[in-house]
Amino acid sequence: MPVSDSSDGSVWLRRERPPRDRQLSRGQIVDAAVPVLDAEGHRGLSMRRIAADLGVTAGSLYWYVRTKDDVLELALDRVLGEVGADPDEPDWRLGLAGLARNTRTMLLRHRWALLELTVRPNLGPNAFTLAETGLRLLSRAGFADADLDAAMATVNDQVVGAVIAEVAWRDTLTRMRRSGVEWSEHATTLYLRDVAERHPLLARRMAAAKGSDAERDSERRFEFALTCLLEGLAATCRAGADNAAVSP
Amino acid sequence: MPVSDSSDGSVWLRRERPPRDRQLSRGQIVDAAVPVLDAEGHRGLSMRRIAADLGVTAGSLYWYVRTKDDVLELALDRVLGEVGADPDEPDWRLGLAGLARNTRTMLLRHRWALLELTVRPNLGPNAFTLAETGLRLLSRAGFADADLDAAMATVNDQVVGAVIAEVAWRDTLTRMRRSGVEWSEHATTLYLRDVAERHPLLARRMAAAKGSDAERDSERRFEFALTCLLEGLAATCRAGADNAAVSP
DNA sequence: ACCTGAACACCGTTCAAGT
DNA sequence: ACCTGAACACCGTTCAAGT
Repeated sequence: MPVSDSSDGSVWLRRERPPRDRQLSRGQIVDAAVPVLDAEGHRGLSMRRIAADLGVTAGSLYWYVRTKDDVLELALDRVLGEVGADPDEPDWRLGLAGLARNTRTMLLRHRWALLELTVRPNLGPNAFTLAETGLRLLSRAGFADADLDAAMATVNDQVVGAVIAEVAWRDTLTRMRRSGVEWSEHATTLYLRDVAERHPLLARRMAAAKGSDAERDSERRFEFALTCLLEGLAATCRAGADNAAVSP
Repeated sequence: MPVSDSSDGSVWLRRERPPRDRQLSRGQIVDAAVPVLDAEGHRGLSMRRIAADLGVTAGSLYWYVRTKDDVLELALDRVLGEVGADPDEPDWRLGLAGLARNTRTMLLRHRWALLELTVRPNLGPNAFTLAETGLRLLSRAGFADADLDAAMATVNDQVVGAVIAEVAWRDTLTRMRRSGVEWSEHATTLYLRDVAERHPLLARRMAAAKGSDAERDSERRFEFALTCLLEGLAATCRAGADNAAVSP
């Protein structure tokens, strides 16, 4: 997972050329890339494909962008713009929960964005706006300085981690359905029976998962994690406030 | 990120061939793959490279494995075996914290494993053992049924999310150092000044991050998240117990 | 049964040459 | 200044042919 490597740094630090005889723009490149990513994932996106959709040759894209990675970085910020959040929500827990839920639904719409989100720090304008919103809500909760950072990171990491797991699981299910795999096949049954003997708790949970609706389960889990985390954050910042009040 | 697609399912369900004139084994293939992944990441690993290191041709690997993805799946379970954890630790919070910390250090040793971990559900033997350990600790905490699943997922997702962010950040820093980028360059300064104006909280946090040790910060954040989460879990399962005691 | 060697159908990126 | 067209140096995977 390489990222731009030269000394002029991230895409965001290199202004787009002033238009002259241009037929293209970074915006148009992203316009072409996002639908392909949504429909076919990273696998479906090639520089040749983008170029073809725009009616040019692959080489010409490199006039606007230095690597394919730049395209993905731009595409990520584009979809981050779809996440709505209210920085002025008076109840910080409601505000953060909303931010988390909106992020989740955006990521389910643009699954490819998960990888981009996790591969490099995010320096696009929409990423910054979202970060500021989160920080605002958490600072209203009472966090400051290093704890403010840590709290923000904790929420982000939980959302990203949860959606990654959810998407991986959903993809596997659809792949299995498409290729007609059955859990009841011989080798599978033997393997799982073996597993069950050594891992009783796991076996019970797998059995329970079989009958239930995967989509509903993921959503329940996401909400469980969210309330759990907000509860923990509230407790932590109460403790911090108490300590501050007690110590000089 | 495609995974095995045919109807015989995951690698784990296909037994290795009985030896006859074999020069290779899945084990040897993994032996060759892991060091390459550790040293050069996904980018450095090709079927041709593995084959060369084993003194055979690329094509022959396909006798043991159906896709490159199979190799990665096997490699992941190999390194999951390095994570130690005590399922019988009497204090469940200590036990889970230990599991989380050990997972983190393993993932920092084998950064490529993060992507594998997140791309598909994990069906290898070592993955199962770790899952059982986590479930055991959490069931001792008082979780059961769907909440047991949810609690386990929450912890896992937090660890994975946190380490992903940590690795992304570290990689960016080393990349910047290697290519000699300076935050003080002209374009960067302008861009960041612009950001600071619109995002005061973010600007303050970025300024604070500049002077501090990234490695120490990540560890602090990881611990913050961990205590936060365990606190939240404890509260949630107390609440669950209370409800159960009150309602019929 | 296992491995080779060559081929197929792709990649991202570069760069002379055109306009 | 911008774009083309061809090339370079790779990929994963397949498969006849060998042993």
